[in-house]
Parts: sequence; structure tokens; C-alpha cells
Amino acid sequence: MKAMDLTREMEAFKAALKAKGLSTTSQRMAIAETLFGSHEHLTADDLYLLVKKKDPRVGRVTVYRTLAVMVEAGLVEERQFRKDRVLYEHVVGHHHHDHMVCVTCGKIIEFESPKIEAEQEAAAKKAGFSIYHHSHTLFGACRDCAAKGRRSVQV
Amino acid sequence: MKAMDLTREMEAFKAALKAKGLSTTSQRMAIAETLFGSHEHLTADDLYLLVKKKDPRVGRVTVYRTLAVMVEAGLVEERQFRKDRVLYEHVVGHHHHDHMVCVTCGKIIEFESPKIEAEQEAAAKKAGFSIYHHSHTLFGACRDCAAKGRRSVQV
DNA sequence: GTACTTGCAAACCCTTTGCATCTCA
DNA sequence: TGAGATGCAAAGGGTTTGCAAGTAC
Repeated sequence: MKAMDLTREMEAFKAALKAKGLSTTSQRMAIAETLFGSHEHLTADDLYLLVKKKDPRVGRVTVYRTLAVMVEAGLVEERQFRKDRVLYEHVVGHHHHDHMVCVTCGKIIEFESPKIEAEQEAAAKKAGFSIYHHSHTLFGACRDCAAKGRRSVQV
Repeated sequence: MKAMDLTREMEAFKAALKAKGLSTTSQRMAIAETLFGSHEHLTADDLYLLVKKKDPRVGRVTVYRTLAVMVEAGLVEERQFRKDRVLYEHVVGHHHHDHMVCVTCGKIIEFESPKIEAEQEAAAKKAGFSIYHHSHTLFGACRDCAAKGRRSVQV
């Protein structure tokens, strides 16, 4: 796999830092490059371990603090598929989608449905509710796990 | 408000205990009566405090353990609207619904949409995914909070 | 009577915070 | 150089577990 071009993501992050009056530190850059370079859904600790491989001088706490900045800037979103674990997904340059989570193998499938978006907007309007954001996750079995008849509970 | 008739819920719980080979203890009954008698979304600790008013001999740990039994039996569902808090809602005798959560005042509005259910089923089918259950939550401002222009982040 | 339950306290896990040191601008 | 950033260690908060004593059946 060739190296990804992270220019757009990194520029967006630097702009967000500048807008908040925060410094462009080597730790923040290393964390951002690692997260933007991954298309996985990562826990803070997953990310910490990955960043540490690149630059051992980055601490776990800085990862948490940097993720918080990114979330606040709208560059990254938190996903909670299990009650004991928060996953981070970078969303710069991606359009909105929701998720199907295979409870057997943990696979995450992204989906989007304009009809669902329209319907939830209609439901909200009916209740006088203004949506800021939403979370819509389907839990079940992916094609492979359903075929294999496996059914445990991993996620 | 007159006392609710919890017969159906309590019988369902007793049946679930019997099916699992578990004893009908006074603690479990007190916890069940309290939870089934509430139409709020409660944290384990909220429930513990409520039960303790009725019967001070019930411990926090037993509440956690009893909730786990109820969730496994399908009598109660867990809702996670915030990453640091799990809410429990009893679902015996209620039909499925999803939630809108006001991030300003914390109000929870229930909604249901057959169209959304149908669409998410269609999306899953397209991906070869079998849905076991799902979570769909809208975060935003309820009518009152939107009108007052308040916008903090409580939930 | 015996195996299951309970409840206290302690352990756990993830996350946040206090604070001295370091670094960007 | 000085305000902001970092990282260690320790605290925090919700939840789970070990174990001795209590209870259902």
C-alpha cells in the first residue's frame, strides 16, 4: 500500500490548532499523522501504541488531550459500540455514515441512507426537536459470520 | 398517581429467574419492583438509591448483578447516551422505540418510525448483514430549550 | 443441609488531573 | 523569555470480583 497523502487532513488540523491559539508541537503532529493515516476505528490506547512506535516520546495523556481537541474541532468523531470502549474515527474529507457492527468478529461496515436521514429529520420536526448530531448503529452478524453460523458476543 | 400494576412485569421476571435456575430473593424482587415501577431511564446507582429507600438491606453490587440478569433475559435494555453513563430502561410490555436526547436539559423523547426500521433492514440486507438489535439516538435541542436559545452540553 | 446469594471491601480499567519540567513562538 | 504543552504518577468514577457470612429451596 502506498503512503497516503495526508496533506488535506494535516492542514485542517493545523488550521484548527491555530484557530484555537494552540501550538503546533511534534507530539500533536505525530498523533495526527498516525490517526489520519489509519482508516480503522481506534481506541485512545490503540492510537497511543501506534504513535509510540513512531515517536516514543509521546505520552498517553497527550493522546487523550489531542483527541479531545480534534473532536471539538470536528475532525474526529467518537463512536461507542461497546459500553467499555470509545473508538475514534477521523472524518475530515469523509461524508457522514452510520455503522453496522458484527458482534461475532467485530467487523465494522459503514452505510449511509438518505431516506433514513430524511425520516429522522421528519420525526424530530414532529417532536419540535432540533438535531445537532446522531448515532445510528446496527448490531448483528456480518455475511461471513452468519454463513459460518458463529454467534458469540465479542463486540 | 395510582400504584401501577406490575403483575405482568414481575411474573416475567420470576419466569426468567426460574428459567435460569436462579432463586427468587427479596433483594431481586425489591429491585425489580422499583425498576418496573419507574418509567425513567435510570443508572444502576439511581436504581440502587431508590431501592435502598424501600429496603436498606439491598447492596449496590446486587443491583448491578440483577440488572445483568434482566438485560440477558431481555426484560431491560441498556442505553448509552453519554460515554460515562449507562441507563437502564425496562422494556417488558413496551414496544420498540428509539430516542432523542436534549443535550441541554437532558430530556429524553421516545420516537418510533416504521419507515426507518424498514430502511435500516434494507441497508443491512444489501450488505448481507443480519441485525440482532440496533441503537438509534438523536442528540440536539428539545422544543423548550431551542425556544430559550440555551445551548450548553449536559448530556 | 447445601448450593446459591449477598455485600463489603478491594481490585480494575479507562480517563482525567496536579504539578514540575520542557518547548514552541 | 514566557505562556502553553508535556508526561509522570496519582486520583477519580463507574463497575466487577474475592470471599466469608447469610438465605432460598
